Amino acid sequence: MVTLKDVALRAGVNHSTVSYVLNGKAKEKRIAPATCERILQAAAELGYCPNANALAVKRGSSRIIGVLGSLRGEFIMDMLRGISDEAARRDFSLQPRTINAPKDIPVAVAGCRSYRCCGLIGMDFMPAEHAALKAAARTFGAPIVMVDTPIADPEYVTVNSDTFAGARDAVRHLIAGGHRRIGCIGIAELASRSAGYHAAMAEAGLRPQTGWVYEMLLQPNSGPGKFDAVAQTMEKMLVTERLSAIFCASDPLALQLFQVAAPLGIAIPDDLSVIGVAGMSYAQLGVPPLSSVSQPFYDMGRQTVIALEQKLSGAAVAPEIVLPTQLVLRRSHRSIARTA
Amino acid sequence: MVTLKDVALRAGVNHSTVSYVLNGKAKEKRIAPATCERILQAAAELGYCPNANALAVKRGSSRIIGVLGSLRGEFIMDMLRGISDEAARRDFSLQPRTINAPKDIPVAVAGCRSYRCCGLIGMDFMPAEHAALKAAARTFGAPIVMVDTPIADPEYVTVNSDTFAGARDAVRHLIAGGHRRIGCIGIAELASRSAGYHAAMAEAGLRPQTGWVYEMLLQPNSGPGKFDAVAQTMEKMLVTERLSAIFCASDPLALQLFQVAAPLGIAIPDDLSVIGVAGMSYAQLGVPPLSSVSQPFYDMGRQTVIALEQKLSGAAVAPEIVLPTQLVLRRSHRSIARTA
DNA sequence: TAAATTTGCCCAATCGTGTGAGCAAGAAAA
DNA sequence: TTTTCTTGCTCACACGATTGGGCAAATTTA
Repeated sequence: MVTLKDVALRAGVNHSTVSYVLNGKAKEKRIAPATCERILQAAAELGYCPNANALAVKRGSSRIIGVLGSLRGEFIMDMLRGISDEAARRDFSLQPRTINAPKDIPVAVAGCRSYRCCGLIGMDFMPAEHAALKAAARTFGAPIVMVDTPIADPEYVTVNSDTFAGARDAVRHLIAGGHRRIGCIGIAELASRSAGYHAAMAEAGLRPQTGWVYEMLLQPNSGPGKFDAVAQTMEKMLVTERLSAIFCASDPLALQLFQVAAPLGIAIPDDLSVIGVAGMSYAQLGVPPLSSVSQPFYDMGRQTVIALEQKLSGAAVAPEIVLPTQLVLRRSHRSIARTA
Repeated sequence: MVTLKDVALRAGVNHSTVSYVLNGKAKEKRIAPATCERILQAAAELGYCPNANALAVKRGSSRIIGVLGSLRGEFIMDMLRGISDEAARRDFSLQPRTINAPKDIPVAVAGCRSYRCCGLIGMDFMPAEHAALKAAARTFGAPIVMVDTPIADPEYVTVNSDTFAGARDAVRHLIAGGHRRIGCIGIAELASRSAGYHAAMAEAGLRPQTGWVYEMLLQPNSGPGKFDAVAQTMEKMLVTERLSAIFCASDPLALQLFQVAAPLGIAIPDDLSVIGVAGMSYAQLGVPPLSSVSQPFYDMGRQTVIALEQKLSGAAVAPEIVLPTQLVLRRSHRSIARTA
C-alpha cells in the first residue's frame, strides 16, 4: 500500500508537507503552489489512499459506527440501508454485529470498543436487551441511538415511527368506513399499536368487547405452537365474534389472518376488512394486496445516523425522534353499510 | 481509552512486557509467572481492550471484510446475517457499503481500501456491476468473493445455490404429480432457473410450447409498467394456454401469479399448481402457503466468509462453491390425474 | 550593510501496538 | 574468583498519519 512517505519521496519533499497539502492546509503552512502541484500529481499517480486505521489511532477515535441488531427481516434491511446511505454521505463507516441472544451483546460491544467506534446504533432492541446494552456500553462511553425500539430511555436517543398514530388512523379509517365490530390482534411488546386501536375506538364511543382484542407475545420464538395459538384465536374472532374488521399489529399477522379466513369461506375484503402494520414489500403481494400502516424504515435509519452525528458534535438532540407513518390503502379493506 | 501503557504503569512494568503477556508470548519471552499474574490482573481491572486500529496499522492489514451490495430484500438480510455470524466466529469485522448504482462501486471500494480491508464480498452483483468491481478492485489487491451471483469468473470465488437443480427438481416434482402442461415464468438474468425447467421437461419428453415460457427482465426497476406486463403474460398463460402448473423463478413472481389467478376464478392448487424459488419467510404466508425452492441464503453467507478466509490464508479454494437448494413442499401445488 | 520579516519546507514528537535486540542480575560451571 | 549461561525484563524502532515548532534562504525594511 502506498503511504504518505511514498508520495513524499516521489514529490521530493518531506512527508509532513504532503500531509499538509492533502489536508488542505497548504495556504496556512505556505506551501508553494508549484510544490502543491507536484505533490497532488504524485499522489494521483501513485493512487494514494489515506490509511483510515492510522487516522483513527492518531485521532484517538474512529468514524466507525457500530450497528447492533438481530439482522432479521426485510424491514431491518431497509433500516440498515438507510443507515448505510446516510453514513456514507457523512463519511462514516459501519460495523454491523449480529445479536442473536442477549449474551451476544457484551461480545458485540467489545468488538465495537476495540475498533474505537465513535457511536453505537441498536436496531429493534427488546426490553431485555436494553439493559444489557446499557451495561456493556457504560464502560465504553460512545453515545447510543436506538432505532425502532418500544422503550424510551433518557440515557439515549430513540428514533421511532409513530405507530400509535398510525394504528389510530387505520382504525379511524375503518370506523369512517362504517365498521363497528373491529377487532385487534396486538403484539404485547409493541403496545403503542394496540393503544392506537383503543384510542380510535374510544374517541368514536366504541367499546371493544371481550374476545375482540388479543395480545400475542413476540418473545417466545416462532414455534409452530405459537402459530397455532394465534390461528385459533383468529378463528374464534371470525366465527364467534363475527367481527367485520380486524386491525393487525403487523403485516405477517395480517397475512396469517388471510390464511385463517380462507378455509372459513370468509372473503377479504367483502366479509372482513384487514389492515396491518409494517409496510413490507410483500404486503402488496397478498390476495388481496394488504392495506397497511407503512413505517418509514429507510428514513428511520437515516435519522438515526443524523441524530448520532449531532450527538457526537455535542449539539442538543431531541431525546425521542418520531417519524410519521403512512396509511397505505390497498384492497384488503372496504367500507360497509352502517347497520343500526 | 485505556492503553497498553496504562496497564504497564499499573503493573509496574514496561508496556512491551504487557504486550508479550497479553499475546501469549510469556513463555517464549520468559516472563515470570508472578509478573504475568500482575499484568493480567491490571488489564482486567482497567478493562483493557486492544485498539484494533493500531493493530491494523502495525500489521499493515486489518481483519475487516468489505461487504458490497444493494442491501435490499429479506434474502440479502439472511445472507448478510450468515456473513456476519461466520465473520464474528472467525474474528473478522464487517464493513457494509450500499451499492445503489454502478457508480457507487468505485466509491465503496475506495472506502474499503482506506480501511485496508483484507477482503471484499459482493452480494448479488449483476453483470454490469461485475466489471466495475473488478476494475475498482484491481489496484486494491484484496481478494473478492461473490455470493449469489449468476456470473462465474476465474478472477474470484463465487458462492451460489444450485438453482438449476432446484428448479429442475421442482418441475420434476410437478411432472411426477401428473402435470404435463407446465409453464415457466423466468427471469432473464437468472437463466439457470429456466434452464432447470427446460431440463426437467426435456428429460420427461415434454416440449414446452410457445406461450408456456416467459422470460421477464429484472433490470428495469420495478415500475408499474413492468408489473402489468408480467400480469398480462400470466393471464394469457392461464386463460389461453390453460396450463395446469407454472414454475416461477422467484417467490414474489409466484405470489403475483396468485393475484392474477384469483379474479379469474382459478383456484390454487386445485386448478393451478405453483412453485416458486427463494425460500422467503413470507412465502409461507401466502394463501395457500407457497411451495418453493428454498435457497440456503444464510449458509451461503457463511460459506462466503469461509472461502474468503481460505483464500486469505493462501489455501486453494474451489472457484465455484455451489450449495444445494431444498424443495419445500407447502400447499400451492398438487398432483393431478394423468390425462391421456 | 545589517536587522527584521516573510517564505517554504523539514524535524521530531505523538497516537497504540508489536517485536528484535540488548542489558543487568543471579545461577551454574570452570 | 572468573567465566558462561540463564532469567526476566527494558529499550528503541517500526507502522502511517498529524501537527507545533523551528530553521535556512529569500525578501523587505531600516
